Amino acid sequence: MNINQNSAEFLLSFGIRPSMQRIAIMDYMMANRTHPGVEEIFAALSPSMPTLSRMTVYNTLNLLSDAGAILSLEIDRTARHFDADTSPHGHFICSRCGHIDDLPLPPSLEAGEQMPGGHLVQSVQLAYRGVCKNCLKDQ
Amino acid sequence: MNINQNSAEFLLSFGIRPSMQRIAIMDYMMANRTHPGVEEIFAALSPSMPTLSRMTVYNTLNLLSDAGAILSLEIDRTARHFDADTSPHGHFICSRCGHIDDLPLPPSLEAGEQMPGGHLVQSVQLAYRGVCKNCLKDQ
DNA sequence: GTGCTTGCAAATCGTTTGCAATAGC
DNA sequence: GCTATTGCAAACGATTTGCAAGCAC
Repeated sequence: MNINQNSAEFLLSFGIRPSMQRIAIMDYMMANRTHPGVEEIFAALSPSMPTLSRMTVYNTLNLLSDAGAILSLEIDRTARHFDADTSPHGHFICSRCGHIDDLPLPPSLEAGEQMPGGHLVQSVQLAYRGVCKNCLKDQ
Repeated sequence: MNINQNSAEFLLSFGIRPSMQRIAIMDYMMANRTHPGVEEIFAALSPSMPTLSRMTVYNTLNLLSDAGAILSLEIDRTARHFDADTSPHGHFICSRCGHIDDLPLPPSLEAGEQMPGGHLVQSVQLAYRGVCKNCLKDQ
């Protein structure tokens, strides 16, 4: 299975021109469900794409999230994270190690969800904060 | 009713020394349920407290939220907001004007809430994003 | 006077902006 | 060759840090 091909087609389906950089970033998002930030993606791709700049990573992630191809998570105060899984689900973030886990949405949210009085709701994010089990184990 | 007295007692109940600055900031939080940020509080209090510095506002809000006396809302990517209402509730934020509204939590969240697998959950935040009815009206 | 609190100046860090070099049809 | 994309350098803005001066018990 050709991942590159999949990413290219996926980008096209959102009306986004599949450049090499965009394909590489989308590939990374699809292969690594770690809710990466700009720095993680840049660090991962930079060795094999020496000319890649952080700017392009920023540009591309903004482009992808504006188009709805990925989700921009407003869960970490210090940096943005992104999620290739655009289906409705919640997140847990560990305040010690920063690890982010996916969580199912409670039934009532997943269902209709009440429209907050008269506002146009475009997205819903459910964020749990705390200490992950790994950090708990390490004392 | 003496608001200052209430704020002072409230701070003491969290083990926080009620200095003039801290009381003024806690007062503002209690009187203005606008989910203010640092800048709003500083701008509101500065005229009557010319020596107040942004630093003290930052320090105090961090102190208050660490102690659990107020909530730190991670809902606006550009700036932190704070909430004197520490009871469980959700928020709607308008992407145009930045206005933040309180919302009830869906029953399933308000109730027991499923513990995300083995993690220690310390807080839950539900954030709706979109366009508020005022901005919708203004076209 | 000892310790907490305040607040100034400077640093930090993620992100955005302006613009020039570049690539792709 | 024209347009979209890339990426560098600089700007920006919220927040934090180091530290000195001030206040309170």
